[in-house]
Amino acid sequence: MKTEAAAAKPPMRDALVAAAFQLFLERGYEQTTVDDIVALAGVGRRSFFRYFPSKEDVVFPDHERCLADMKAYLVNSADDDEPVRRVCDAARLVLRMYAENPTFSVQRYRLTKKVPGLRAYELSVVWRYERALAEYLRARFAGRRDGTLQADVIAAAVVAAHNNALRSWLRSDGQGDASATVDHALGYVQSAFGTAPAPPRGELPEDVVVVVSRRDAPLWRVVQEIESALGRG
Amino acid sequence: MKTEAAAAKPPMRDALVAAAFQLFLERGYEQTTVDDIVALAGVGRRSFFRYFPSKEDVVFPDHERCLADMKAYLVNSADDDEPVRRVCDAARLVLRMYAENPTFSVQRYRLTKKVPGLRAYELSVVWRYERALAEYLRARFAGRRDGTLQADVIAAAVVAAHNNALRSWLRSDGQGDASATVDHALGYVQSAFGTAPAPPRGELPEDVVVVVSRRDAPLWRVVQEIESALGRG
DNA sequence: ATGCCGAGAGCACTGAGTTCCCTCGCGGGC
DNA sequence: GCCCGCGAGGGAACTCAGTGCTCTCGGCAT
Repeated sequence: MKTEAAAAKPPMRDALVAAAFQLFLERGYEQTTVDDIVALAGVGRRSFFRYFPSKEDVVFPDHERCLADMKAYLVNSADDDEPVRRVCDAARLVLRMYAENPTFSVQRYRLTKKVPGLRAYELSVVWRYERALAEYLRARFAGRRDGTLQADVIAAAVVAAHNNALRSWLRSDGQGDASATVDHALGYVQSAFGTAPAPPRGELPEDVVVVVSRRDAPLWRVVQEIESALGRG
Repeated sequence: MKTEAAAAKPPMRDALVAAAFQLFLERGYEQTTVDDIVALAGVGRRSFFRYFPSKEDVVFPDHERCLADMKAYLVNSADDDEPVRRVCDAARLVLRMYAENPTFSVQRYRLTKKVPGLRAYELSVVWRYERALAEYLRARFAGRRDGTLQADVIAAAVVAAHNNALRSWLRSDGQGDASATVDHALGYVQSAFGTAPAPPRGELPEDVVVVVSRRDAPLWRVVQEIESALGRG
């Protein structure tokens, strides 16, 4: 018995994360060695790498599970629901994970903003989410011309919109409504790429719509006008 | 004098890249140590890190210059040219760099596809391009509602389209027309977000256009129809 | 010549990640 | 009860990337 080492029943993984963040916050990421972390947690060095394949992983302890959740969510999609909406909803799963622990998420955000190595690592994490979304869309767009192109572009746009909203929420220290922010951002992407829920406004003639626009207007403005004309905005 | 060491006049940076790729191709990236590379190049270990901050950097020897070119290109933009078109053109700079050395680019592509560490590093390289594009768009969209959101999403879409086309070209071993592929991919993004060149087709009535569309069609299809109706596609 | 300077060589050190082996506790078969 | 296996953890030793430091050499100006 190491006096106090194996105290926590849940597992020592959590103890390692806690010890790591305590040191990262008071001393900085690069100034903290893995030996420091395991010393504080009272475990052996080898055990750290049992739970985290690298030092960076301890900063993103729950993304592996979240990615698995997202993949499961996409696999369980019905064949008749709108693909773009579906990937937007999948992205909301990630936001939900961040929103579950606001203080932890904000601390991590400050860390990743400062440390270039963590930014790079975060990119590879985000990339895996993006690939999961893109793979789903590629399958759904299998028949289309330029299906993989559209899948990749839409997945990237969804991730970018999600991250834009997420970071703006994180910058505000977790104040404000994260869901609303992300809904708004994803709405922009859906307006550009998706077919929207199309609430049937009965007074429009079915299957036909007429749009009038200045010819030199920027195309995104034209799109906005069309959206409102279609009752999709 | 080390018999044959300091042979190359241009500089030894190129010799290091050549030695590195020779070993990477015949032995694999992870199986090659920095000591192996400098031994083959006949230079001292410390000199390697003079030219390349990390082992990964030797795989992307020209991206630093290319990123600088892109930033310069964006800074030299006129205030009255269309932002989305401008970032698409900036992305083409990257393609041009790849197309200058097709065999090198294909070798590197095979390498990055196999080695997870290199994929991760490539992400951080791509991220810097994306940030450059996004910063430019943020400045151009400064007044707009959701300007930064649109900037981030469009930058991500441009990068995704560019990479989709680039990778398809690389997968074909550098056969085929890289420019045409990338033009097509970027055209899709411009159709979703940009205003197109608008070649004045005189026979349309000025300032007014009429569009007919199925109400449940995906929005991007509506956009395509509008573009062709406007003579912009 | 002398003194400066920049490029490179060599060396020692830190710290991440891995390999291999040891210990301990626990349950299950005999 | 005893032994055996087994899985979780501890810990030494190793490889290798990356950094800091010093020394040297070759040019160049004063």
